[in-house]
Amino acid sequence: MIDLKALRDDPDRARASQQARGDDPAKVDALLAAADARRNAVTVADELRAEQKAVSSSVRTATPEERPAVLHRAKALAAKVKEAEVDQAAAEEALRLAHLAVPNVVAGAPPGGEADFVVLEHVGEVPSYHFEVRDHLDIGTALGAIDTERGAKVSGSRFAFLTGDGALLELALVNLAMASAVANGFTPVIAPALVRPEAMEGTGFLGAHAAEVYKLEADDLYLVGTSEVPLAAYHSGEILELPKRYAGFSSCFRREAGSHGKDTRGIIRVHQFDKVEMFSYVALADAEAEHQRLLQWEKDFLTELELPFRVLDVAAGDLGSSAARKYDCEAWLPSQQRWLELTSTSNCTDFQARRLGVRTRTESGLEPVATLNGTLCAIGRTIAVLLEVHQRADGSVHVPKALQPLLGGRAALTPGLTPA
RNA sequence: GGAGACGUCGCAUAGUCCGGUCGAGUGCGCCUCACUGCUAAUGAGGUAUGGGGCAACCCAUCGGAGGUUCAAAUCCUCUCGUCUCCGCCA
Repeated sequence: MIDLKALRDDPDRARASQQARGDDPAKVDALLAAADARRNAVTVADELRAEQKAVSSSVRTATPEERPAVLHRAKALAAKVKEAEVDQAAAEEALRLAHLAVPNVVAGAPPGGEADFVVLEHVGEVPSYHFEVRDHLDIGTALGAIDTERGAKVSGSRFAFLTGDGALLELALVNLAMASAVANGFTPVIAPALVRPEAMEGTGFLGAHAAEVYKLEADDLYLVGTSEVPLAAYHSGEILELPKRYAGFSSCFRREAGSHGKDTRGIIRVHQFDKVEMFSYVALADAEAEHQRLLQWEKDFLTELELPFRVLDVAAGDLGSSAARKYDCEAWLPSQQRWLELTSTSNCTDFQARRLGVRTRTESGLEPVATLNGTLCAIGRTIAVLLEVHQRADGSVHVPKALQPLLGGRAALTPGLTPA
């Protein structure tokens, strides 16, 4: 939810933001109108309530002769109050809907859509191979690390088993990610993957992306697509000391509803994967600096994995509704000769915090905090990229130095070492 | 899954049986002032959140949603959560 006070002061900024996102600027004016309507409805109801209170309390002090007349007046007023409260509730609901329809105000993101990102930098050399490169599924199958056929047999398309070194690689990556998060001051968290509707709604995932989300109808619970959801809801309704940083590990579930035919091979786009996610609660004034820190920690991690990548400043039209700005890190995927998103960090400013009621004490009272999230390691994709980038002509895969201690000191993964 | 207890202003609690004087007492914590050469101790005052108003002040909120009533923290219904006991289980 955007700040209504700020909106009233400078509606043009919000209109321009809508323009940049390719969204309708008229929503901003609808929101302003709804806010005014609500204010009027509340004023009317407040005045009636005050009058009713006065009359009501005079009932008990009235003499027996006055009593019937006073009661009659009180009853009439009670009916009017009820009417006014119905109007107020309607105005509040209308405001809520108008409010939900307006995404966060973008801050510095390039205008335009998905293709209009700006490349901020390249890190590492795009590798070249003197042999025919294989994709991660071929490599993983040969290593006995990835089994998508049985994944499909057991669970359907876009599911996979990680087996042998694949499973060990996942655990190694989780451990490395958690260790580096702890070293950077994060509190490690194992988060629930099932959440109530409020948590889902509060983080903005039931808006445009509702079709992406798995829902358990029988229990009115949702499967999270990222631990951003439980980590953001973790402190909902609370007053916090800042900053707070959490590194959450959880499974992530995505329906991939609109992605038929896209990335169908291997484990680049699956319905279930595990992820270590960073989540920060900081003062609003510190949000941009924190965003840079999150990006830096992501870059450090990819560098530790010896992966070449580029950093994107994502365009306004490609931001989530909660985000004011977003940076993606894309690693090089040799088999497809293209860049693949491995991490993404968003500055949600106070947008999520307003919805979730997360505040902090300042000299001028309680104020919403800023929330930011960033991928530290999306395990499945990272495994896919690692296998491809570090493949060798003999079918073995180089293990980055940072991971070696976590894989029994091995410098390479070799076919045949683990049972198929 | 069965039985019971509970959910009140940062924390702990009173108030709920018998509706109005309860937006709400007390203790702790915190803030201000006084006093003591520092600290501690003591005394006085202040200290929930949101909305509206220049202000005095007004309105809403006692887990949530409904209902009864002129009037609800208080009565009724549903719901969510927590705890205890029993059963079951990784």
